[in-house]
Amino acid sequence: MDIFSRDVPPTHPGVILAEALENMNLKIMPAASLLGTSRQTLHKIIRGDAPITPPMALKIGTLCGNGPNLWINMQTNHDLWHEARRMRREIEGIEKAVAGR
Amino acid sequence: MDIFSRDVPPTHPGVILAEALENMNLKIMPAASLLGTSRQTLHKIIRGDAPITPPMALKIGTLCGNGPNLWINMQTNHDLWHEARRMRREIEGIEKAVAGR
DNA sequence: GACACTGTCAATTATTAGTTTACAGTCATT
DNA sequence: AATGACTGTAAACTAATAATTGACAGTGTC
Repeated sequence: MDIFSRDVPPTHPGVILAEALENMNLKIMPAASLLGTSRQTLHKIIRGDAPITPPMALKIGTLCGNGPNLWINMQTNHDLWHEARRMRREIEGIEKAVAGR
Repeated sequence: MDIFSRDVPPTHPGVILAEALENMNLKIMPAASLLGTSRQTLHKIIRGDAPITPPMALKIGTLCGNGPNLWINMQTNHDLWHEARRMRREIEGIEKAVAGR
């Protein structure tokens, strides 16, 4: 059962990030300045209103000490799940076209 | 040894995609129309001059029958490697700031 | 009451994914 | 040798969006 057949979207990375910062006793503002970004941008990420981009994944992965892949993967799973919904019909179209190639 | 300490960039997804299409006996033009994109965009992806975005990963993953993750992961590894280069000093700065805290 | 931080919004800028149009080239078949 | 299908590449454009900055109303605490 892959993530795309789930009804429920994968937890977005912001929730996990909030946890991680909590565990490091880091508030948003000092965390943002460590990351070299604005507190607003960091806040949006935590809210799930901004994506974790490659540069952000590298910074957050360094700050939290677990590397960028964890963060970028959470983001892409999130993106793919939502995109798969939006593109459902289009994807079905490709499936059919491939079947009868 | 993670991919970021390598001197050599990870193979870009376009090369693999070209192989995959070859194995399916699909030329660029018919492949593009199956994917619902322009032949130029597909060509850029194969050349490595355009990224595999989430929508593209879903389409290509459906066409090739192996799902989107393979393709999106190749893309993010590629992106992260190059981004890590560009951000080397910035990342080192975060490392130091985290160490002394 | 001052101070540090939070939540949120609006305006702006810079970047970029993808389309379309265009042109020169390859390769096969008739 | 001409036609037709596909390739490689480039420029111009549009639409979307990542990230910044400035602003303002909060909360909590020393």
